[in-house]
Amino acid sequence: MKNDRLGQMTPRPRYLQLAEDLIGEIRDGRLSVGQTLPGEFELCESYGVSRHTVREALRRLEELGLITRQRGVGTVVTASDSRESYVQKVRSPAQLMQYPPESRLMVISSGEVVADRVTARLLGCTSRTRWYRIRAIRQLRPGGAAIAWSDIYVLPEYADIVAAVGRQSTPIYELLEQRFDERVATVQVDLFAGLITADRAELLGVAAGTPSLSVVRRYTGRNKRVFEVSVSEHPAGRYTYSLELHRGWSSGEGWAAG
Amino acid sequence: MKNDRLGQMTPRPRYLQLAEDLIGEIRDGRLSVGQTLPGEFELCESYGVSRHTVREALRRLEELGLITRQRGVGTVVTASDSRESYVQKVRSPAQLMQYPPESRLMVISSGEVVADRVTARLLGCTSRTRWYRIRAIRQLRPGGAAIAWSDIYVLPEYADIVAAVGRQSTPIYELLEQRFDERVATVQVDLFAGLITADRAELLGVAAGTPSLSVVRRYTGRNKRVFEVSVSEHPAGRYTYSLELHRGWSSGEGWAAG
DNA sequence: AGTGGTCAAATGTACGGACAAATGCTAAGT
DNA sequence: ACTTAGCATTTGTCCGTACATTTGACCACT
Repeated sequence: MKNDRLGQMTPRPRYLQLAEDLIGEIRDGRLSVGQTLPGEFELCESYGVSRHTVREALRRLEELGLITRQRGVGTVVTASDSRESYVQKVRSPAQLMQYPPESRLMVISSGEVVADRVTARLLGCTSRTRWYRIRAIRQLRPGGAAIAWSDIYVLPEYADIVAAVGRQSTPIYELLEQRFDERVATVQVDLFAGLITADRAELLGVAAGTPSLSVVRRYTGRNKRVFEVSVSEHPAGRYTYSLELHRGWSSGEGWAAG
Repeated sequence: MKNDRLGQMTPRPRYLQLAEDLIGEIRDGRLSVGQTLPGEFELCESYGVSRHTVREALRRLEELGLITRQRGVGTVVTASDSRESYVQKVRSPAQLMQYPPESRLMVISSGEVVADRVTARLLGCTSRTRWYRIRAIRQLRPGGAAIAWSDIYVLPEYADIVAAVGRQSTPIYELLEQRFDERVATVQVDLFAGLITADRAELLGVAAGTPSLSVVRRYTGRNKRVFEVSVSEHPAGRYTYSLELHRGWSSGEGWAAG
């Protein structure tokens, strides 16, 4: 199984291809949980890449929580990722603010709206506030199952940002930071139970009334003005938000993510 | 090897020393938010290390959310640490519990169980593992509406803990730490969508099939052994899990969860 | 004045090599 | 039988080099 499909044709970095290959093997069960992976040098040989590339790929799998590595022992599979559901792991402070990386947004519609009472309550703003709303679905692969319906509200003066959405996997708040000189000061993340309404069910490919995980992220700028709020609905079974906290042992007290 | 600034004596890896150096400079304000860091090659020169080491250090800062890097542009400071204030504010996972202090657990039943395949998957253990399970509901006031159904799994040898549950509002993991000399090393919190099954609906006072927020907390001890897992179901509308993160500027710096 | 091309600078990817440190096993020694 | 020393294996750290890709700025040309 030498896998020559790490060809040159794609512009995709080799370490990413290798990582996806390995993830696929774990998902398919060719590499099962508890099993020890081939050593790094062995992987170099069988995939025809340098050790640097192998280690970069393994680092990725480690960040995803799929493997653990131990010096002198080896690399062991610790979790299997199921194909249709996505687990967002938060293991470092930087990941707390983000949407799932390497997933793509597909814009469905966009336009200016005025917040009614229900929406205002959801967004944490006053009624009749004007927002520019971008409706979109988020999927892991183009054409794959959607893992979320997202309504992204940004200030009306930032409406132009919609042109850049979906083209890259860059988070919206980062685009706003770059293009409009915003600076994220605080992020508030709320998670609660909800359900998929009929108008969204079809695009998500689930039955209306399916339970969902609602995630609201509010991004506040330096002047304490909320400049972006995203409301995401994740159908049951397709998404898990996973937070991992470690007790700092060197500093004694305290907890930290990552 | 020149290596003047980063001493050679310490067994600490150089990239970590460099990372801590840079974190210190950011915290002290010698590198302020918005400022562009010296290029990688420049850092190589001034610290007398290879580019690989520099990049390894920068990667660490990136994971902490302190910097963002962009090809063709450079590395920009996006936050002034950090860990100090973060660990200061999240002194215990009590904040992660997020239950009002006055809420109480009411034990419904308890006994030893053997994990079947579904349960094992949920708890993150192997099949046929033995657990002592405490079923309970959590309510804000005695006789008030329940905000959660909780299945709390502890190691069989800790079964006695059930006597103390519900008498105080102390979290279970804290009771275990006190009575059985456990020490929580890491906590993993998973959140996903679920629904209330018929057998639980009545006690919770909602209709069967009501959407719910499922929260699984896994407490791992020093020896990497999971000694408690709690599975909670929160009916829609009664509970919101909220995280707030601050990105330090001049006041209220650091990251905080709360 | 605008447009487009070129170039330098910066990070990203990828190759190579070498040694260090941790682990588990085996064999020698008591 | 037990302990200890040594060895092979595996991941971690670190160095060097080269080229790719992206970006922004400068400059020549229309």
